[in-house]
Amino acid sequence: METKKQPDAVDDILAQWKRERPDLDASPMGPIGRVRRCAALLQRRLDETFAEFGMTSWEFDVLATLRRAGAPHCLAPTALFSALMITSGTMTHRLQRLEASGWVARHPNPNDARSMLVQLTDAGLALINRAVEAHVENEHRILAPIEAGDLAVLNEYLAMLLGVLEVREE
Amino acid sequence: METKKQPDAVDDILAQWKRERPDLDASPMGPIGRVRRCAALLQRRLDETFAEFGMTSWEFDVLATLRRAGAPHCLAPTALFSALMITSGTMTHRLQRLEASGWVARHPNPNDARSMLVQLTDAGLALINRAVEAHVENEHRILAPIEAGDLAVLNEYLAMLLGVLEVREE
DNA sequence: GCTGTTTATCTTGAAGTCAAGATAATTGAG
DNA sequence: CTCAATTATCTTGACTTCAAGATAAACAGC
Repeated sequence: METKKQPDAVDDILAQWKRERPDLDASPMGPIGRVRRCAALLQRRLDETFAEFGMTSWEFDVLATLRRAGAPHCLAPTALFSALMITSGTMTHRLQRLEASGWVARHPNPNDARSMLVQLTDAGLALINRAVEAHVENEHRILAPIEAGDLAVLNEYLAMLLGVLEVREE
Repeated sequence: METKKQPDAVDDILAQWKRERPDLDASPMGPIGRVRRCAALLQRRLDETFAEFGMTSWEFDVLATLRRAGAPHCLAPTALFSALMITSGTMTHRLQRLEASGWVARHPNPNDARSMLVQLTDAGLALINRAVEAHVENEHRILAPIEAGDLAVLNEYLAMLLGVLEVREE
């Protein structure tokens, strides 16, 4: 492979900094900028599929977390907002919306009166089961242009980066 | 290298889906989930440095875009919100805040009365010059645990992914 | 020149998010 | 048992964002 890759949006930014601040070694902006920009573009692509099910990204995230937990698809709010990296206040708000939509129900926890148990309703379970199928198909489609071997290498190096970033969060 | 990598948060999610929905090939969730999670964790790390300068992430983004453009550090709002992937309404709001902080000034465009020209003030220029130095140092620190060779491979594969994602956005 | 279309920006209203604090139940040390 | 510290959730208020529409200037074809 001898052909030079097309410059992307991050290459442009690096060239600008090189011209304006040649004293700086801005090279880490390459991988970091690309991770951030990939995440932003991926979000748009994923949202398209969620919209087909009348869901937003955060609604999918909460329902999927409950679904993944397995029967009886029941978790405490603390478990949910920890898994989703959001605050407790945001979780309260999300659960109110999801309860109003009829996709989750909240029950008192018999073992701890401070805590609630959030459970997928039948409608919520049916919805997330269908939505996750479409979501996975969509992800396959998004990555389809990448060869299996390249994808494996990409995944391996992303795991390395994630490992480096996660140690800090003990 | 024979030691198995520690499982990360994404491995856990993949294992849950494997158990709950063995009919799905959820493998694309590996790279896609890792990109998204890396971006979220990176955001936190970058915000720490911005906070040292009394800035938020979006304030840094706007000032840095003006700074990168070179003297006279002057761009139209349209150029700014296009570069930053945000809406025009959001840009209006950001510019009001930045003008109130004294970091940018808005002048009428002599060539087009519909459009404004947004310019870094002296204070804004001094701030972003210092902030970007700290930001680049911070990015070096974040990636320091990764060997130069590995980082180059990571960057190359991220560029490939970004290329695949950007073609869609023509 | 007119006039309809396009372009650039701003306004409005509805969401979603967080930080900080309030409330209430549980736990643990004595 | 009692009370201080901890834990789980919810409330409040401020901020950021977007989508949709309003306003005004510039342009293009006649």
